Amino acid sequence: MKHIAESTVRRLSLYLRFLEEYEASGHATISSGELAESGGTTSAQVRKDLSFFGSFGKRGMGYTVKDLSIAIREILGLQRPWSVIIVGAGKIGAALAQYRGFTTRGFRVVGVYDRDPARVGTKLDGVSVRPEAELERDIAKLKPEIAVLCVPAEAAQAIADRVTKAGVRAVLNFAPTPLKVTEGVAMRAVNMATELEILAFGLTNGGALPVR
Amino acid sequence: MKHIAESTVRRLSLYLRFLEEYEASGHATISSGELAESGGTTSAQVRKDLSFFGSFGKRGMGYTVKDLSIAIREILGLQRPWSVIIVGAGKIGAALAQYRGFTTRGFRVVGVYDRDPARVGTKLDGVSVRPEAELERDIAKLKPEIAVLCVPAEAAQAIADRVTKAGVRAVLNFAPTPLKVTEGVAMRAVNMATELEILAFGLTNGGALPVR
DNA sequence: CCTTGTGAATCGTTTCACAGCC
DNA sequence: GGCTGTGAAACGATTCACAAGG
Repeated sequence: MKHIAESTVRRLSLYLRFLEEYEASGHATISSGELAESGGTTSAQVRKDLSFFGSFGKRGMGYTVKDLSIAIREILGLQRPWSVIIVGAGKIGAALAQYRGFTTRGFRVVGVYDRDPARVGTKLDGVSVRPEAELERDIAKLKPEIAVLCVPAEAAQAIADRVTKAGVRAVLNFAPTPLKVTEGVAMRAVNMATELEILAFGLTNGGALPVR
Repeated sequence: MKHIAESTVRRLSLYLRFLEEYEASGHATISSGELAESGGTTSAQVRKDLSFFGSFGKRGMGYTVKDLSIAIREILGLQRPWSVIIVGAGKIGAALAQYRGFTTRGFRVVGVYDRDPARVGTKLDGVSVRPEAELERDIAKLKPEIAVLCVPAEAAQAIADRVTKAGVRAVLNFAPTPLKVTEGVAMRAVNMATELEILAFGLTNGGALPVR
């Protein structure tokens, strides 16, 4: 398969969200232009993004909202549910464990882990926090595909090593430190402080950073 | 001023974090190669990133860790503190209000707002939650530069409109919906579900997405 | 000799523009 | 007539490669 840009995948995710709303509000078809406006991009961009995966529209008509939703869900791999574990049940880990936006999209939180005995045993939205020592055993049993790391920076690399060694093939890192993972493991990082720093740069150097 | 790519700014933020650690561990100088390794990039990339803003190194020697830290802090606009308000004191808003990573970087949370009376008055790390109705009045008084939105998707655009109209010039959006802001307002979005979906795509289409 | 700083080359993404089809 | 799908052109970011300087 061809290489797909991350920016393309990110936009597909946005398109899908808009299509779901659009379908709920009773529309049956949509044009690339309407879809573009929803995601702050251009109609050509929308068509190009989709063209990597096939042709889903009808010339002169646009796209069938329902069919396109299904197609994008398939492209993103969302026809099936994904199992997620969260490591680190501090403020952010706990917030994510209870975040509705995950579950509604087919991501099931099947385990939450912490090394602090005071947190072990507490319940977060139906899932109880388990000791970090059980990680390997649980991964072997539950086979989660994705691990979300919400541990302190110092602990993050060690946890990433442990979960990937135990078979997890995708990591979402909220710890404010870059992680190295072995070839073949998908990795993404969300760094809240960096996001604020990019905004600070934008405010300081008015206009140097193209505003989205 | 020249246009600076967002990716450059993001890397500068990473370099700075590493430089701070590196300085703390007693090193006085660093080469572009060492800095590159820390951030998962190349020495040429590091030098190019810095070259947009000046020349900070000595040929044959590398960079003075302390001087480069100061230079990057200045580039990012971190010599001065920034005031931040958080709108929405649900799970994620509350977690961010108490997140140490913000305060240690010079971002001061000066206000937290919620429309739910049950949450108003509760204390989050020393800042008490105030009613959303007070937003405009407080912004006029406290002059926060940045607003972090942790409200539900349906409410996000209205809050963005209110805070920008009241004078906030940068918005960090955690609500899972794209926002339109007026020209001249810096905007960034963090969408947790999208991040998981990018990972799901990576897992589904093994290798199509270049793994970072 | 080592490492920076930077023009030039390469690579990748977005935009353009239009042929093809409903 | 209107809108998609897509090569080609334009643009932007990264990598290369080397001259310059400690």
